[in-house]
Parts: sequence; structure tokens; C-alpha cells
Amino acid sequence: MSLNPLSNKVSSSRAGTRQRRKEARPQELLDAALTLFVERGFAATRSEEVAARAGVSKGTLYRYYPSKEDLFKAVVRENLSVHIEDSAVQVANFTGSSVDLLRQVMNDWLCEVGDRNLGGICKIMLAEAGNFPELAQFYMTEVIAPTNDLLCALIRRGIERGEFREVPVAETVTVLIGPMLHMVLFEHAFGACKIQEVQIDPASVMAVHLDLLLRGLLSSPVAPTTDLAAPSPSLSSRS
Amino acid sequence: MSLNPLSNKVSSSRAGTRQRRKEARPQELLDAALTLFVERGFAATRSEEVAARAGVSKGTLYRYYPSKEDLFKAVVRENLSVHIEDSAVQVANFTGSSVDLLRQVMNDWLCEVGDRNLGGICKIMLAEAGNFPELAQFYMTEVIAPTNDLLCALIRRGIERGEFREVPVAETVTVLIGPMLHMVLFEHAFGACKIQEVQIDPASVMAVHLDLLLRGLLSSPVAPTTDLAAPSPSLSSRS
Amino acid sequence: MSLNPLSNKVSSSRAGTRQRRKEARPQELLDAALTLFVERGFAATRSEEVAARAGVSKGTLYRYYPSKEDLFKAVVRENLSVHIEDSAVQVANFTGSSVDLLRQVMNDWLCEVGDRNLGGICKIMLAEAGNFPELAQFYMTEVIAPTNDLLCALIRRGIERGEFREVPVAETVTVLIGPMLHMVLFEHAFGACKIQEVQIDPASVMAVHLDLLLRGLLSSPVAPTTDLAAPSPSLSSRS
Amino acid sequence: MSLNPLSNKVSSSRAGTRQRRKEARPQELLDAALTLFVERGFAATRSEEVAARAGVSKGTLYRYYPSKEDLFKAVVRENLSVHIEDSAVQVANFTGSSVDLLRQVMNDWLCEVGDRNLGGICKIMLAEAGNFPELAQFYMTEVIAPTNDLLCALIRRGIERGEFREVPVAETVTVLIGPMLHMVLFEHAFGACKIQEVQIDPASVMAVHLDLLLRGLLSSPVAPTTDLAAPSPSLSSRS
DNA sequence: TATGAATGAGCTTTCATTCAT
DNA sequence: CATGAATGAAAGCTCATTCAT
Repeated sequence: MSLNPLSNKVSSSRAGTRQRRKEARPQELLDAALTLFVERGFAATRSEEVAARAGVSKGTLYRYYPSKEDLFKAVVRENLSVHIEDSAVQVANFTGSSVDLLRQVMNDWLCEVGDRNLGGICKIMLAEAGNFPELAQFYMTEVIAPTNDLLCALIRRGIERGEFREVPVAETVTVLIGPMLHMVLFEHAFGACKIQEVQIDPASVMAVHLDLLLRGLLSSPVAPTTDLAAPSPSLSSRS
Repeated sequence: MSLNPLSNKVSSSRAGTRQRRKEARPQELLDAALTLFVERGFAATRSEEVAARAGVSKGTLYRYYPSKEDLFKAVVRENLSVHIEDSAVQVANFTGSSVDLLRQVMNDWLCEVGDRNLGGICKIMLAEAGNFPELAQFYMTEVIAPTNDLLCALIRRGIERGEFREVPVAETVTVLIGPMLHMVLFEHAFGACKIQEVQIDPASVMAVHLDLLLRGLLSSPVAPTTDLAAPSPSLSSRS
Repeated sequence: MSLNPLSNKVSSSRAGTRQRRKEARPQELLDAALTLFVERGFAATRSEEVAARAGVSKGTLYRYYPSKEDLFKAVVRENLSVHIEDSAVQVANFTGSSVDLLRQVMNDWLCEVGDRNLGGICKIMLAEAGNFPELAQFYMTEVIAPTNDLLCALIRRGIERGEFREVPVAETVTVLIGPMLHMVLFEHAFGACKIQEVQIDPASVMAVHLDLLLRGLLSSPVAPTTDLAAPSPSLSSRS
Repeated sequence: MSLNPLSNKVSSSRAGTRQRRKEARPQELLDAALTLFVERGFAATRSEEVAARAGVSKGTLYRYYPSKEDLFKAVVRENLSVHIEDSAVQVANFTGSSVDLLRQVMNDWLCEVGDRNLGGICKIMLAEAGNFPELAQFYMTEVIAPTNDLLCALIRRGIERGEFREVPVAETVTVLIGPMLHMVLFEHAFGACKIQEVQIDPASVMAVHLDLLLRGLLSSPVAPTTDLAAPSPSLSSRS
């Protein structure tokens, strides 16, 4: 289930050097690119560095991916699109309870994404979408929309089977994604800043997130507490 | 409540243009910088453009802020630090129910951040923290840690007053922030991509987020009182 | 009458270095560019070399001319467009015989163009028009069409005043230009190849060209030598 | 009479593809090279494209022609040298009037050169001679000098036979070539620019050129129009 | 012999920062 | 103080040529 059994510098076995490399090239380049894009962002990653990390020259990189944008798209397709499709199938075929399904999907996502790299891609896109509209559109179509569809289907399944309350689906999905994103982005952006007071342990956050969420979703035997969500008068009483 | 009473190009009225301008300079530069940083990111914003937008020359900008990083820090201090302190005071002095307080804090955050700009700063930092460690550290100290403290205090208050269950505080705060961040980042990054299936209405997401969260937080002897969180009647009027 | 009283490296006199340079910059850059474009062609001229020859850095060149194409256009405007307009005025105001006018215009052209440089621009355009369509269009509009108009007007004047035979105007102009172009291009392209058998002396070619041309143009009391221009039957009788 | 019975991609018919191709290789490469050189120029033509157009790989091209310059030389030899020799023989053996001979030679040249391609080579050489001195020298020796000799011989023949006036031979040849070159270069360089006012019809220009030229050349029963070619006084009277 | 993967120098253009005026 | 001319290190991308297979 892990995404990255990718060793970092070649690996293979068979025949003569040249041949061996040739076959592995695209994957090696993609790995190098993933690592650097995640680390530095799209704009700040230099093509030459990607090439160097894959152990080839600039020219070779451009033989395989004719522009930095193409390279990025390939990275996204290779690393994200694939898994989204997998998950979609999983959801479609699942036969157990929706709670279990939700748990599983979220866990998988965290594993995959946490596996060193993929979270960084989310970061990149959020960061650079504005400056690279074509990339933004691509990512929207290739990643965001399918993911959203997937989760909406899941929530809807729960509602239809009477396992969840009748919550507004789209909004719930947004809420559901939020904390996952938060963890991942935070780790990628500030993982290096050692301030323990703010350190986060993904696993326990996940647990709390699921706990809170499920309490909210489950056909509530939940307690009343009268006016709970009413716009408190004091709200606007700020200066 | 709005954050930006900042007119965009000058503003005042009184005496000698030169003099007036000189006093207003720093603020005008900060405003220009905020706008551009948010729009393009830190690295992609050119100093010259900031200067031009503020109606001065490059040289002048460098006189006030001796480097782009310094400028950025000033923007953060001026626009974020201030509001965090305000909120901290608010929390400390609040006398009502913790639910109300939470609601208010979150609403305020959304307003401020949504007020056109501040969400963009979160975006920038996530994006560029890796490439500008000093900025990351600064932001961590100046914004993230205080915000975290603030919310932890709030949750703790709820627990201590017996209003919330005994949830793990730090993790809950992470969960609480997630969807807010999600909305804000998403809007900034993909607001331009017109794919309606994925469009989000911040207000309704907020409502659902609060509803789910509060159901999860409230000291549930989990007594099954139906209508629990009905903010608007219509919300729960599904089943 | 000379076009290039341009000394090659600055020259002026007045005030402080920085100031002095600033005013002269555009002209210095244009001179450097003209020289190099003529010598190497458009594509083969490196921006950096232009800058170096003008005694500035790459960046400075781009401050004045935001792209190599812009630089080229400026060179054309500064060096060719100007003279074409002058000549047009000259033709319009001339009061003498059309023969004299023709002689004068051609002589002037040869002087200007021969003055070391301008012929090279013709060469460049012929060479690179195919690869730089925008430049081609620009040159066509800015140089070729006006020149053509100018000469057509001249020939037409001669015909209307009964000085020239009723020759087809456009075609005659093409013929008229041909040898001038030939000399100029040849000098620029093969001037360096020392093969004397093919060496050309512009002045004497000019004389012969004019002699032949005028004999052809003058209202010929010419003996009709029967079939002169008729496609001789023998033409197709090639083996 | 056409120069290019060269089909564009293969052509023949007989036996084993591999074998057949191998024999045809050099010619196919030369054809591809001619087309591309003419279209883009020497420097701007990429070896790979030549190879691709000939249906082989880059490596193969380099096997036949060890450098781009060698390839170019081969193109010139194959396409120009040959025809010049033909014409030389023709001139030497001709028995008719020099006028007819001149007409025929010029017509042939226009046909050959106009036949899609060869004019482009003139263009290339004029354009790139400066940057590729060795090529320039080669072209001078291989094409220009022989052509010049050929035409000088022709003019001299006319004079010796009393058909032409005693014009200066070399200069006359230069004049004679000029308009031909003009047409050809112009077509190649600006054929794409659609500005009709400047459009040229080679055939009619040719006719006018010949008409004017022959009137100039023929032992003039020409009206003595006094001082015709004398430097008109007004000439130097420009400011 | 044919292939095409690999190289790397080289090109245009950008931009934070400096500093003479 | 303010200006904006000048700098020069990068960055993305291209292409002639080589050479292992």
C-alpha cells in the first residue's frame, strides 16, 4: 500500500549499463523530480538539479519531458492519479459498513500521502496554482475533482444506507478533508522548524479527527444542549 | 471587523503632498506588498512591482525595508500578529459559554482572513517555508504558535468548565483548524479554476464544520436528543 | 552625406560619467547592435556581445530594448526608415530632369548603404525573414514598401514628363534595384573572400548600371531592331 | 529542364527495401537537406530534422556526411555545380546570336533556380557567409567564380562578334545578375509576406530586364542623347 | 551498419540589490 | 532622501555531435 518503494538511485540488475539505464530513465527522472518539487516547489526547482539527481544531464531530462510543466504533470499522474483510481474502485466494491470504509479510505490516504512525498504535491499546487494556471487546471481535473467525487460518493453511501445523518454532502467532504490536509501541509512546510509545542503526531490527530467526525456523522443519539448553534448574541458584541 | 480599510493608492487629504506621502509611505508599501505577495507568492513577487504599486521607486522601497524578507516580515506583523493578539485578549476576557466563544473566534478568523487577503499569507508560507527557513521560523513564532496557543486555551477552557468532553487538546485544535485552512487555501489557489462541481461556499462549510465539531465536542452522555445542532431549522430538516 | 559619424565607444564631453553615459546609451547600443547584426546576422548575434560592445552589461541592454527583436527594429528605424523618408521628400521636391533625379537617388543610396553598414541589414533580412516572420513583416512595411513606392514614383515621374519610355513601372523598379542590391550583398557576404577575379568596384558597376539603364529608359529613338524583346523561337530550341 | 525530379520521400520501385534504401540514401539525404536549408538557412537547420525528413536517424546522417558543413557542400555540389558546368558547355558550343544565347542562359537560370529551391541556396550563402568562412570560400570557388566566368565569356563573345557595344565586361555581368538575384531572393525571403503592392511576377520582370538590358547592350543605333552617362552637375549639388 | 540516448556549451531573458547622481 | 541605471548570477531550453549498443 506504500507508494514509494522507489530506491533513489537506480537499482536494477540485468544487462549493460546503457540499456539498463534507458529503460529506467523515466522512472528515475520522475522520482528525482518528485523529491525536488516537494522540497522546493515547482518554480524554485531547477531542471538541471532534477537531471543531476537522476544522474543525467540537462539534455537528457528534456529528451523525456519537453518542459518543466510536462515533467510536473507526469509526476502528478504517476503518483496521484493512480491512487485515486484505486480508491474509487475500492469504494465502489466495498461491502462493509460505511464507517469502516471511511476509516480505511482516510487511513490509506494518510499512508500514501505521508509516505514521504505526496503531501508535498498538494502543497505545491496550493502554492503555485496562481502563477501556473495551466497546471492548476490540470491538477483540478486530474486530482481534486476525482478525489472530491470519491468522498462525496462515500458520504452519500453512508447516508443512503442509513448509517450517517443526512448531512450536506459537499460541505461535509470539505470538512473531512481539512484536517488531513492540515497535517500534511504543516508537516511539509514546517517540519523543519523545531518548536515542539506545535508538533503534531499524525496518527493521534487522525484518531481524534475520526472520533469527532464520526460522532458528528452517526445518526445521533447525541445530546441536546438547547441553543447550541444559535448565533450567540455575544458574537457581534465585539467592538 | 474588516481588516482592510486600506485604500489602494494614497488616501489622505491634508497638507503638502510630499510630506503627507512620506508619513504614509510604510503603510502604502505594506499594502502594496500584501496584495502582491498574496497574489503571486513571495519568490514570484518582484520588488519593483511592489514599489510601483505604492507609487515609489525601487530605491525607496529598499530604504524602508532593506530586503524582500524584511518587507515580508513587516507585512506579517502588521496584518496577522495584531489580530492574533486581539483574539487572545478576547478569549482571556470572555465570560460566556465556550461554545459561543469558539463560534465567535472561528467566525472572526474567517472574516479577517477572508477579507480578501490574509488567507493568501497562509498560502505563501506553506509554499515557501521550505525555501526560506528564516521566514518559516519567523512565521512559526509570530503566527502559528500564538494561534495554536489561543485555540488550545479555548478548548481547555471548555473542558475545564465542563462544557466539552475531555478531548486531547492539541489534536482537537489541529482538527478544528483544518477545514478553515482548507477553505481559505482552496479559494486562493483555485478560485480562478471554474469547475463548479468543486465550488465551495465558505459560509455553509463553516456551518457544517461547526455543527459536526460541536456534536463531537459536547460532553456527550450521548443522550439521543434529536435536533441537536439545528443552527437553521432547514439544516436538519432533512430526514 | 555620410551615415555613420558614429564613433565607436562614447566620445562626449560634458558632465559626470553616469549622467553622460545615460543619455548616450540608446545610441551606443544601437551602434553596437548595428555593427554586430551586420557582421553576424540576427540570430547569430548574441545579446551579451551587443552589450559588451557598447560597454555595458546584459541587463542594461534589456533595460533599453526589452528583446532582441525590439533591438533590431530600433536599429532598422534609426538607420533606414529615416533615410527613406528623406529621399521621398527629395523626390517630391525635385525640379530637375528625371535622369538627374534617378542618378542622384541611386548615388545617395549607394553612399548611405555602402557607408559600412546598412547593406548588411538588407542581407540580414533576406537571410532571416523566413525564421522571424514578425521581423519580416516589419521590414516589409517599414523599408521595402516605402522604398518601392519611392522608386515607382520616380519612374512614373519620368514617364509622365515624357523623359522615359512607357515602361512597366513596378518591373522596372525591380530591375533597377537588382544590381544595387547585388553589389551591396556581395560585398557584405564575400568581401572577405579574397578572389580578385570576382572583385567588384561599386563605383564602376554603378556607372555601367546607370548607363545601361538609361539607354533602356530614354524615349528611344532607338532603332526598332525588329524582334528585340520577342521571345526568340530559338529559346525553346535547347537540345 | 527541371532540376528537381526529386520525389520527396523514397521513390524507386524495385527490390528489397533495405538494399534499395541504402543505395538511395545519399540522394535522399541531400534532397531533405536542400529543402530544409533553403527553408530555414544553414545555421537554423537542425541535423535531426534533415535525418527525419530523409527517414533515417541522426547517426546515419553523420555516417554519410560527417558534419553539417560537409552536408551543405554536398548539397551545393549536387545542385549547383552540375548546372553551371552544363551552361558553360552550352555557351562554348552555341552557334547562334549572342542575344539568343543570353536570353537562353538567363531563362534557364531562372527556371532552374526558380524550380523551388536553388534560389534559397543563394540566400543562405549571402546570409551566412560571414559566419562560416570556409563555406563562403567553397561557394565562391564552386559557384560564384564559375558563374561569373560563364557570363563574362558570354558578354565577351557578344562584343567580339560585334553584337554588343564595347561595355566593361565584369561590371556588365554584375548588372546582369542583379535583377535575377533580386527576384529570387525576394521571393524566398518575403514570399510569405502578403503585401500585394510589392508583389513581383518573375516572368514579367525578366522580360523587362531583358528588354532594358538589350537596348543597353546592342551596338547602339541609340540616339546619342549627348552626355547621358556623364556625372550630371546637379548630382553633387546636394547639400 | 544503423540507431537514438546522452552530453554540455551556449543562448535569451529575469530580477534582487547596489549606488552615483 | 529619492531615483532609476547598472549589474551579473541564474534559469529554462536547444542542438551538433558522439558513441554504446
